[in-house]
Amino acid sequence: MNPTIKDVAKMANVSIATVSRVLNNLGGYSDKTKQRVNEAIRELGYQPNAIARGLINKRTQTLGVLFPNVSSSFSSDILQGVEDFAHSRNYSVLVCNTDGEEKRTMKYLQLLREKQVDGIIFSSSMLKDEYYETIKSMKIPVVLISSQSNYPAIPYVTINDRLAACDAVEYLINRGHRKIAMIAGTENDVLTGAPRMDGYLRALRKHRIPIDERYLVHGDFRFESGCKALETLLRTAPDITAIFAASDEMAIGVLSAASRHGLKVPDDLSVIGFDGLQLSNMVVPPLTTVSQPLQEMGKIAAETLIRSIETGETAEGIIVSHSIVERQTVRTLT
Amino acid sequence: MNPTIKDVAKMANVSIATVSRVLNNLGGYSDKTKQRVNEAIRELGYQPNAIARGLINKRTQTLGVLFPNVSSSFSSDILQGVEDFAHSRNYSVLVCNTDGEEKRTMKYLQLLREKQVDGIIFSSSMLKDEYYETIKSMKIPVVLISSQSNYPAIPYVTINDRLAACDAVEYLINRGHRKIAMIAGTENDVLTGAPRMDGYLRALRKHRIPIDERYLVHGDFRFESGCKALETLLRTAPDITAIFAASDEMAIGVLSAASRHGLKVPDDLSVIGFDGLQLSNMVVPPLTTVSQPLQEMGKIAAETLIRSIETGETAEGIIVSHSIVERQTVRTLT
DNA sequence: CTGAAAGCGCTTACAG
DNA sequence: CTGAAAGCGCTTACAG
Repeated sequence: MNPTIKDVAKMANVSIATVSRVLNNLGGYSDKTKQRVNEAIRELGYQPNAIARGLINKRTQTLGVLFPNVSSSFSSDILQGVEDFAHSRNYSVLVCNTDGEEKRTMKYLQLLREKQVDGIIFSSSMLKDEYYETIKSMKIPVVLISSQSNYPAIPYVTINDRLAACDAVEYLINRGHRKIAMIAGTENDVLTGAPRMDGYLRALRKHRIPIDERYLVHGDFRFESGCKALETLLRTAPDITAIFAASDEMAIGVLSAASRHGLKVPDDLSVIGFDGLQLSNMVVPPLTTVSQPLQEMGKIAAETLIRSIETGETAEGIIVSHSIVERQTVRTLT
Repeated sequence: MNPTIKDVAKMANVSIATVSRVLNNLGGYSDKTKQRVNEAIRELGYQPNAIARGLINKRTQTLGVLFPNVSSSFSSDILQGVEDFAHSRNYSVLVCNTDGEEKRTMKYLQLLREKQVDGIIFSSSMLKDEYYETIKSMKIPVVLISSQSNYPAIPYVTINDRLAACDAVEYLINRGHRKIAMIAGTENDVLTGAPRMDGYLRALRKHRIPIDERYLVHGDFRFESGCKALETLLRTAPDITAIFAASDEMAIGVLSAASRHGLKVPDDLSVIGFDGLQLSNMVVPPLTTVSQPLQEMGKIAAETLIRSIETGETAEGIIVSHSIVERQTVRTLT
């Protein structure tokens, strides 16, 4: 077996209480004692058992993070930010892949409770009532990322999706586009689907551009659906000059389908994406997009959560700023 | 406080031992007792405390997974596979982002020890002696992914990089290419850098194609380095007809740089990548590549690790098969 | 079939 | 400055 505090105590000829004190820098021992203890620790290669500690402290220094899809570029950027900050503050992170399914999410929530995590980060999904109740009963803080809830007391980290979408469309308008299509997200997604669509409509209205419903199609945020959406638009609204896609993946799908149809971007068609994934800079031509600082958002969420854990204060929601990254998929119409 | 086994015992009017028995389905109680206990559990909303359990069972049902970079597409595909399988077997996963740094890796290893994880998955980095010693002293199993070690007893899950690279180059040769450049990985990376380079050289030799050292340049597996590598090749070896890149990201960098130079792929230049990231199917034109089943590899690693944890058997290394995914970046020379 | 008790590896009043 | 003891929430012989 690995050595325990008992072995250290024996070797250093002190009580386990004293060993615990020097381990935790609590003071209340002579320098000589401290040295003897530290020596024993070194000699035995002793490492404290965080499980035993957790049991008594009721703190596990562990965060649970829930994603609908860990392997998406979107989630993993956030995860990176979370993990990095958590680690710097001596917390570990337990990842959970919910597949966006209610049943799986609930199972994970139970699990996180059993494992006594100190806090939860919940990303990119609607916080359903059932989830909320469960988390509430766990009596630990939670922070939402790129999401929101009906419960005002729940802190979140997100961009202003509506404003960001509006900015994207205005960017197009300012470059002379009037026939602007949108590939929106999933039809009844209130999280990011609806606000981004809203932003689109709002920008058009603001500039008194009539809304043509042929110009609005829906995808599911993924690549394939972007390809399909372009096919649809080409059939029903071939006069468009620009497309605003509600995700980079869909925008890249447009690029891909456009190339198959012999359409040149941006000469024949301008495209602006949404998210600012690393991906968006790797495609040809590099994608102009509305970027959200995902890694930073992960960091902020972790920071907020840890503060809340350690102080007991309930945190506020935070809106971080988006930015338009100008690359080469939007042409100015003259 | 959340209810404990004590509260359940009190409410059901039995001892905590009995509650523990029904909780763990150990038998040795009457049906009536079982019902009373279960009712109390339901009524109190009792959930066992995994930390207390872990302390006594010396099992935490937790796996530690170390990646040099969690947010890379490569790592997150693996993570997905690991997480999914682990979850199906009731294990959680703790993610660690080492940045490929020795210091950080060691710190994580300590952490995983303190947190008493049951096993470790170590991905995409060389298992240094120091790491090996630490893990060995933890007395828990470890499985390597896309990596290897000098220690024969350490199981791994990987493709045969040399063979895969050889296949990629032969694919090019079979399509009439003779002037084939390679963008290799980091110069002294023995893990995947060297074997892939080896495969390249071997394929050329096998087909009696003279080796031209201008044709071999190095990148660091990332996108940017692929762009730069093409620049270099264009200067020093403009006569090449095809490029084998040791990673999809670098291959995509080639696509990007090629487009900037007005070079058409595959008309002016053929490109084959390596990894089979989802990314490779999203670019224009879709990238032909040697695919490794990353998610599957994650799954197998988790499976192997858990078997080893639960049976105590030491596992064997596993070579999974790669495959060439034909898309549109390689042209047949006539 | 059931319970009292010891113990997992720690921390923390309490007493000296 | 230091130690004995209780206790965190469980599991598991042992005894009946």
